This record gives sequence, C-alpha cells and structure tokens, in this order.
Amino acid sequence: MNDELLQVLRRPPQERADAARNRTRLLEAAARLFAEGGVEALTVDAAARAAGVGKGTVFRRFGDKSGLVAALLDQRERELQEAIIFGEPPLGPGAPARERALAFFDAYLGYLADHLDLVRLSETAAPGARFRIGAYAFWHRHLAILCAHRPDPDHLAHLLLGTVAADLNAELLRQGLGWDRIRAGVASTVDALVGPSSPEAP
Amino acid sequence: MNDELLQVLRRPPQERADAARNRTRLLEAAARLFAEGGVEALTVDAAARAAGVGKGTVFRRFGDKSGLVAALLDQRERELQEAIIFGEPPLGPGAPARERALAFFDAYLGYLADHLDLVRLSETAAPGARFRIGAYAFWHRHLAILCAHRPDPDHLAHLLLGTVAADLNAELLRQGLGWDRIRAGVASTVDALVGPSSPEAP
DNA sequence: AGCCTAACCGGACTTGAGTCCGCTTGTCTA
DNA sequence: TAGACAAGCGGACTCAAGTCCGGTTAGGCT
Repeated sequence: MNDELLQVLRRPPQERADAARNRTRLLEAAARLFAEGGVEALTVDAAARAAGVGKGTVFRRFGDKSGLVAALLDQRERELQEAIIFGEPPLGPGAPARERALAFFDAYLGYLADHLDLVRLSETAAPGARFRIGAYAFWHRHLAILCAHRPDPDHLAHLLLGTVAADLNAELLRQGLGWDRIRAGVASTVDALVGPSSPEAP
Repeated sequence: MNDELLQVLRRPPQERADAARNRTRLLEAAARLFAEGGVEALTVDAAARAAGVGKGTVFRRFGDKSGLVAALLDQRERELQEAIIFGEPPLGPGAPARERALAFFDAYLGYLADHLDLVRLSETAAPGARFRIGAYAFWHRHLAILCAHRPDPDHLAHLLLGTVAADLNAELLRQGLGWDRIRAGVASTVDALVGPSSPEAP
C-alpha cells in the first residue's frame, strides 16, 4: 500500500503551502530542541522561536502542546499501526486474539521504552490529553476487537491500555522496576484478562 | 482507637499555632471555592486570597496544588483507610484476599464517584502527582499484600490501581459509560487478576 | 494578470503554578 | 519576663501554556 495514499487518507483537507512549510519547520525545530535539551527544553515558545514562526501558529497547527508532541511521535506510531493492520501474525491479522494482544503489548512497550519522555509529555500535558491523541483511539479499537469474546470489550480495552500509561511506567522505573519486570507483569495481566481466546481473530 | 492519637501519629512534628490556623483557613476557603464554582474556581491564588494568606504559605503548607486538593479529600480517605485496617470484613481484615480486594474497589469507586472532580484535580495537577499523594502508597501496599500469592504483587498492585485512575474514569463517563458498568468491569478485572485466593488474608 | 477571500500569521496579552527572600512572630529557655 | 532563633509569612517575580485579533497572503476564479 502506497505511503502517499495513506497520508492523504489521514489528512483530507489539503494544506496551504505556507502552512505545510511551517508544520515541517516546527516539527524539525521541536525534534532538535528535544534532542539537545530533553523534555525540559521543549517548550512551545522555544519551538516557535526556533522555527521562526509565531506562537499562535503552533496552536493553530497542533491544537496544544500535547498535539505537537504527538506529531513528533507520529512516525513511529504509524509503523506500529501498519504492522497491526497489514503485518505478519502474531502482531498482524491471523493469530488468535490472545497472541495478538500479547504481541501488541510487547511491541508497544518497546515503543514506550524508546520514547518514554515524549509519550509521557504528550499524555500528561493536560488532563485527558492521553485520550484525545488520535493513536489512543486506534489502540483502543484494536484491543476492543480482540476482546470481543469478553463481557465489556470497550471498558476492558481501556483498562488494558492503562497498564502502559506513560506516567505510570515512568513511576515504575523511578521505583526501580526494570523493563523486563514491567514486560512480564503486563504480559501476565493481559494474558489473564484477554483470556482463552476463540481460535481465530479478525 | 483514639482519633487524636491517630492524628498525632500521622503528623509527628507539632505545628506552630499560626501555621495550624492558616492550614484550617486555607482548607475552609478552598472547600468553599470549590463548592461555589467547581474545580475551575479552585486556583491557588484564589484560595490564598480567600483565606487571607500569601500564596507562598499555600506552597509551604501543602507542597503544591495537588497537595492542597489531597488535603481536602483527606477526611474521606482516612475513613476508608480505617475501615480497611480496623473495620469489618470483607473490607477489613478477616476475609479472603479476593473478597477484600473486591470490597476495596467497590468502596473506592464509591469514593471516586462522590469526589471525581477533586480526585482528578489532585491526580493530574502535575505529572506523577498521583503517585506522590500519601494515600496512593497506602492503597498500593494494601493491594500488594492482598496479591502476595501472585508473581509480582508490587507491579500488579499498581496495575490494579490504574483501573480506578480518576482521569481514566472521567473519560469513561464522558464516553457514556455509567458507574454501574465501570463497577462491573473493574470487579471482573480485579477478580481475574487477584484470582483464587489462599483461604485467609492478613 | 488582477481580484477576492478564506486561511494563515505572529506576537502581545492573560492566566495560573510555583519560587524567592527579606521581614515577622511563636515558642522555648533562662 | 526577656531574649534568641527557627519557623512561618506574603507578595512580587518567573516561567510556560493558551487566547486574541489586526494585518498578510496563497491560490482559485474570471
């Protein structure tokens, strides 16, 4: 499937040339700021200044700080999403629900470990921000489908995603748990909750 | 057991008279502001002004906004904590771990439903605030003890508490789930995770 | 090519959390 | 009762997110 096509599907209303240029500049500037000074250096003012645009532009383009950071993570998220839709089992279609769920959480924890600070920033920038990020809805739907055989898939999917909340996992690391222990705990939890799956899944 | 004694145990270094008076004034003012204008009216500046103290005093007394709000909730939390330590089973000691855990989450969801806005405010005032609130450590230890028969009680207790995070449940309500559905989902999740318990618990 | 307008731009402004530090006061001791 | 000093006080200050609005411009249309 064509990258360009996917991109178009994702952003239907075409953007004016200057707007697109500023989006790119902002993302580059934000990435640079983060690379150089970590999460603390990544303020909206600094990103706007470094990109040579006004602050208002950032908010028009990305909604809020959380949206700017989410856009930075977009590429990696998209890779995971595509692996889920089009990839090989067990992450992609074809494996039993339980295996797919386990594969998803394993992959997601890899993503989280690689980008914990940014994910945390985008999830905690404002109350409820986590649930407004586009990707959250995707993960949620995916899991709800995998839990279709359980009583309340919608709710259960939210609870499952709670296990990989960035703020929680940052705290677990701070308390000295390592990623191995986190992985094991999440796996066993997912296993218990998704439970014995029907032989095949969508 | 004597209330005063409990209080002393909880706050060993005695407070200067003016400090105690200002604490009371601040809590009263904050409660009033919240009662009148909801969560939006409850800013640190407003509370300080209404209490007739300086802003610095609020931060010295309560650490941050999250701490001020947590102090407002302290009374209700303490009731629940005492019921867990000294109360009747299944909430108090004597019932099997699974029943105690279920009773805890049922009681906690009642508390959460009554005070959702305040709990959410105190949990989301800053990244990681949730885990710094004194009560969180209490709930966590309680659950970890109840999960002692499972592989990683410490981690599991954190994941269980994730199901009652205020921000998540506020979102669930916003999406149209009711408390009944939330209760049922949490109960079935806790049941699956705490699992068949050893016959008695501490 | 020239016009029209919706979209975009940017930076000053508002708001609220959290810090700082010189001044004040409660409390303990003699 | 008086003196010493740790604890407490408060409000001006800093810092960052998010809003607003008058001016500008890309790009479609004629």
